[in-house]
Amino acid sequence: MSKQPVVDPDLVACCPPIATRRLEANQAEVIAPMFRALGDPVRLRLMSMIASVPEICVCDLTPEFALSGPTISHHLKVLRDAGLVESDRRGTWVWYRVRADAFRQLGALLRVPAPTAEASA
Amino acid sequence: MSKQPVVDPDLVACCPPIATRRLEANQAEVIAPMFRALGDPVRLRLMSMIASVPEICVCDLTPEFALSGPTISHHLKVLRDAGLVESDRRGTWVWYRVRADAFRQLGALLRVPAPTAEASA
DNA sequence: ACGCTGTTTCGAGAACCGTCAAACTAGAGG
DNA sequence: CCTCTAGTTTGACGGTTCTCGAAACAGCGT
Repeated sequence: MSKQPVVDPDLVACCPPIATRRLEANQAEVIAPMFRALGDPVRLRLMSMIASVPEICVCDLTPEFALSGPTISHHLKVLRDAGLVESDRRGTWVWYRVRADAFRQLGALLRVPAPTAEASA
Repeated sequence: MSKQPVVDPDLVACCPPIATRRLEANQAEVIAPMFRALGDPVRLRLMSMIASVPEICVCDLTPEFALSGPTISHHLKVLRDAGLVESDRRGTWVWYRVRADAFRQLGALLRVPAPTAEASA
């Protein structure tokens, strides 16, 4: 719980948008797991549900899916390991919230620097 | 070649940032494959190389990796099927370029609507 | 202390993914 | 027509991921 993310957000923070210049191989190794974490429909919805509110209880996440508790827990762990969310237990329940810095950086990576005026036919 | 993407960009275009409100299940099914396509270090670098220039030849992509030609071709196909890039053959060579609309929409999904003033401890 | 509820961890099976070599297609140039 | 180069497709192998039930763990209430 509340364990440190496997991915170091600082290594991401140093990267300009990927459309600006070629991503280095080692940067790609760090960033790709974050995108992969969002690359599952269940996790993408979980991320959306968590990011839409200041924080949310697992007990409010699980019923939204036709999946077992352990499966939801697994997906939450993937998001945690990717450094996208963090959690802490308060009494009986565990609350999740987004790691705003990491989430914002991930979005920054996809920014389009210039309108790229090549009016593709 | 130049085949239509499996993912319909219009279905993505209608989605606000995922931190704005809960993503619908069917929207997540459409969007997740795009993030998954970026969730591999090789594909993320390929995407970066393609997005950094107006267009680029496969013959300029392959030598940058310690991977076989077929493997690069496979990863390019994943990016194509995700609707993130498109390609066309001109003579001997095949040129790839980013689908700017889809790429921009994907970035928009990760935008943070409000500063989320919960000063994380 | 005991049981009850919520959550995570463990173990296993099925499906999926990344990689390569080999075979195939597309075009250029004799 | 033949051959050469550039890319893609096919088929296969090994590793990873998704899912579940069972079990373990963490607090609360009695």
